[in-house]
Amino acid sequence: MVEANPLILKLAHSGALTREDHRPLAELCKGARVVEAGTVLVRQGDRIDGVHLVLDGFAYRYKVLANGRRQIIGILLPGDFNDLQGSILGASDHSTATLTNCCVVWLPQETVDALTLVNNRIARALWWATLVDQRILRSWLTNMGQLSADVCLAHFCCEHLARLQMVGRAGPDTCDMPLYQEQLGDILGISDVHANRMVRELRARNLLEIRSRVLTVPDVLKLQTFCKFDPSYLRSKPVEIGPSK
Amino acid sequence: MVEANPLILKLAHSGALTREDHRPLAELCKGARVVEAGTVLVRQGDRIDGVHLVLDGFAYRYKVLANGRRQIIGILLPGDFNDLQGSILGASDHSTATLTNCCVVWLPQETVDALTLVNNRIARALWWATLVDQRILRSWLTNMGQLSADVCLAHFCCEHLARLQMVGRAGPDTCDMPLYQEQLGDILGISDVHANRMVRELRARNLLEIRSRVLTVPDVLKLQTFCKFDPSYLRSKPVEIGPSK
DNA sequence: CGTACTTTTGAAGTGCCTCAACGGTAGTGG
DNA sequence: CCACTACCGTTGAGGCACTTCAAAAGTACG
Repeated sequence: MVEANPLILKLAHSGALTREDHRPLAELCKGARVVEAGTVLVRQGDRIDGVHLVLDGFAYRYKVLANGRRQIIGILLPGDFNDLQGSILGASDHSTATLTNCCVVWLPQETVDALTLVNNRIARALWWATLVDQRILRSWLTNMGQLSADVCLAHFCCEHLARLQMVGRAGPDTCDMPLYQEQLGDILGISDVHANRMVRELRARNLLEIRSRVLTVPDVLKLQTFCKFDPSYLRSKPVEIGPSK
Repeated sequence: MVEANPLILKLAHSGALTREDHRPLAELCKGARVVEAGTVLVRQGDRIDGVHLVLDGFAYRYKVLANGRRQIIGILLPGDFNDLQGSILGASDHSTATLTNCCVVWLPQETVDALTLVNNRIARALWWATLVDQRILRSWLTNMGQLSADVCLAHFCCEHLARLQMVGRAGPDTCDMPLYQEQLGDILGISDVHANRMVRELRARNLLEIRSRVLTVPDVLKLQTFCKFDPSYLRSKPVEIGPSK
């Protein structure tokens, strides 16, 4: 049977873990609770003294500006931490909420500190996860600044599919994507109306299909070519291909 | 005499350091070399096995896309690391180059690891610096996605001034800002022509002045109000005001 | 079979882009 | 001391991507 724990599946991609590290990581996931869709886990300005870890379902992070506009700054998939080490900064600069029903663990800072202190490989793997998050953010910024909305949307879909594949939660050309078009717009920095037009455009070009919260890609290579998607930024080594078996 | 080492000045804001940590940090800065303006320190795709630390001057990080377009993803000021712990990921996803003549230290990964291993406060301060970098990135993404170009430019100027003040390299209402308008455009995700119009607009409104690589703000509070700038995201505690004394 | 929500469509407006030229300024060499 | 050069900033005009407002059509659920 394959490993089902998304955290272990994800961190395995860091190349930093050995088999004996699996047990302490699995221990971390013990106190999971179920959270309903639409629950706000962390509110902008909240004091932070621990970290949320998503084990199942989808969540997202967003900032709300003074003018009421909202920017989504990240999607949390199974295996993702909300804001690792965020407690150092005292208060959160953004909110986090669930998109679907989620299975979430809350870890007090001391638990994380204790684990990383005694296990350097896990500490390294967590740094790796933080760096990948940073890369995703830099990629979002670059795409938003330099690409047209259709390419940007295609790129997001490629990334979303690839990330889910890394934790064994996606087929070769399909995955869950529980985002309304308004939320897609808040990711790409465009209006919901325009997001709709871009989704429809990519659908008409037979590049992808988003229907009832599921993304389907008829030809993954064709979509990747269209938006020049290069999955290497999600992985440790640039060339190493082949996610979960 | 005030502390002149920008690294120490910066990390002092983390609240994690004691006076005895100053010495090992000062030691880090020993092997500095002078680098000419326009030098590429790290190239997209380069293997990473250490980190650059800027002690004087300005540098920037950027990504170049397949279509030739460029997005600037960060400005390095004195006291800033290029990509802390980046060696975990093997290769860089972006390039780094100097804007001005710079004083730069290159630290092999082992040096950083050795220091953080024996000094938890410094390890914590470095995490803090990484988290602040993340916040800046999230702020850029949010602003680019949700604000008009003029407000976005004003916000960048506020941030730039505030960051320089934190390392004692700026007056109360003026600082160096060695960016051409084309580069300002690459930061904000707009064309150089439009960047010019925005600079001129803010100048006409008497909100700021950018001339011969120097930013001057006639009324800092007025500019901050205009773009709803809240410096708390650059600091550890939300309310704590008053940078270096 | 109504209610609430999401997606789709239309139409008019605007922010930003591209192309292209002109102006300012500082450095360089005759 | 004055061209000349190179580079950056400024300006204008036309076009397109994206926005806003508003309404209709589809979908899920009780």
